[in-house]
Amino acid sequence: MPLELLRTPPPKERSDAARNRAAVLEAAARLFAERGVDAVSMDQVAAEAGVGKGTLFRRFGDKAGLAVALLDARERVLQEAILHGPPPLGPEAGDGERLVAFVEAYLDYLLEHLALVRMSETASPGARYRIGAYRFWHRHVAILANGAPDPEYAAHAVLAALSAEHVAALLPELGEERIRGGIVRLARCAVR
Amino acid sequence: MPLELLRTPPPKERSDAARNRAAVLEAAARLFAERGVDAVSMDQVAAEAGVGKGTLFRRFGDKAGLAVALLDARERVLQEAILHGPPPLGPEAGDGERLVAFVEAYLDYLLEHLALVRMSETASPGARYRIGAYRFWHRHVAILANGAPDPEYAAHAVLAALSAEHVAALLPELGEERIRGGIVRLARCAVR
DNA sequence: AGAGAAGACGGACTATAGTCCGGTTATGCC
DNA sequence: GGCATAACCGGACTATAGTCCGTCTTCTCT
Repeated sequence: MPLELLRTPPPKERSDAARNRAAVLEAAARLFAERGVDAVSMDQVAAEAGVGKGTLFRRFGDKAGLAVALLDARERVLQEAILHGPPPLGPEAGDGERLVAFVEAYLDYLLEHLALVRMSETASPGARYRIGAYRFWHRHVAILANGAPDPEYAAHAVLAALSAEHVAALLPELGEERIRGGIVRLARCAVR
Repeated sequence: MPLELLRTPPPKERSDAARNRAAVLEAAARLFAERGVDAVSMDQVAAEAGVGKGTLFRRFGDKAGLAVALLDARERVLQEAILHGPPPLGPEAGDGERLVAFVEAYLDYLLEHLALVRMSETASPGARYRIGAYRFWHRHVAILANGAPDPEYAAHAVLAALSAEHVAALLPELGEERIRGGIVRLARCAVR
């Protein structure tokens, strides 16, 4: 292996880049909280953060990427609880119990950040299925669904009922509790 | 009842409006078929149809509305088969059999017009749940799901697995047959 | 500290969805 | 047939996402 590859393990972020990223995230969080996710343009975020539009887009790709970055910390908490936390979310619980716990925990997360998750999922076509977090949730559910004839399909189906678009549309019609009951029932039956 | 209301039963479409509508639908169908739905702008449709942009948007509302209008005829065929056709789609079949038939028929329709349906469902947030066709499918499935604890939720869940976005994302990963098998299984279990 | 290179910066630019309103045309009534 | 009215027409206009490239900052190595 050439020496050059060993000398630069992480390409290390420049300090101006780090400063700007923090400024953008802070400005975006503030504006989204104040005016609502949909009422804030990328121009406004850039202006509020005191950076140019090019910087904003180079760093986050698009509006969905900005949402993903804002959700990142909260998502990691849930992922950590799944990987190493106590039952019923963590690995010591039984599959069925663990699946129900995941579905409920994810629904809590989703309802808490509905507008932001929705933006991260719908900003570009197919965005939801490409982001890393979806792959994580999908793998987790598919493993728990080992009793189903096609665990991978079953996992996609459960996650379809947990899409932000779907939940946002059902919320005014059915209310939180019917949604919660329905998705838990769905998960239980999709999995065997 | 006042006489005026009897004299003008339908507010009748003006002949120039009818001509323009036909021109737009024909132009849109041609352009979408030639270049793909996503690669055609509304400006191009208007130019190809020989009408102004204002006319296009006043008539169809937005890009999703144009897609809905193009799908309208095909959708009616399926709705007709459900309301008055022979079993297993029509009303003489048993609920379970009828539900499976619907799911399969809808999947056929969806796969045949995937890009167009996707545009009609995703052009604006929540569009899918507002269009009349969704309400029709939902009511139909909810009635067939009378064995479920919450038939309305179950119907939404089945339709979530039939959204264009979902199916389009799963198609390259799982292929048509696994999707078909999965959704049929899901429908069977969501309903009892 | 200084120089050179890698990479970030930012605002002008493009493309597109959707709105608006003054002008035009069809329609129904006399 | 002529007129008043309602409806339609179309293109200029706005707002926004996302791209591009010349300039400038930061980092590293000596």
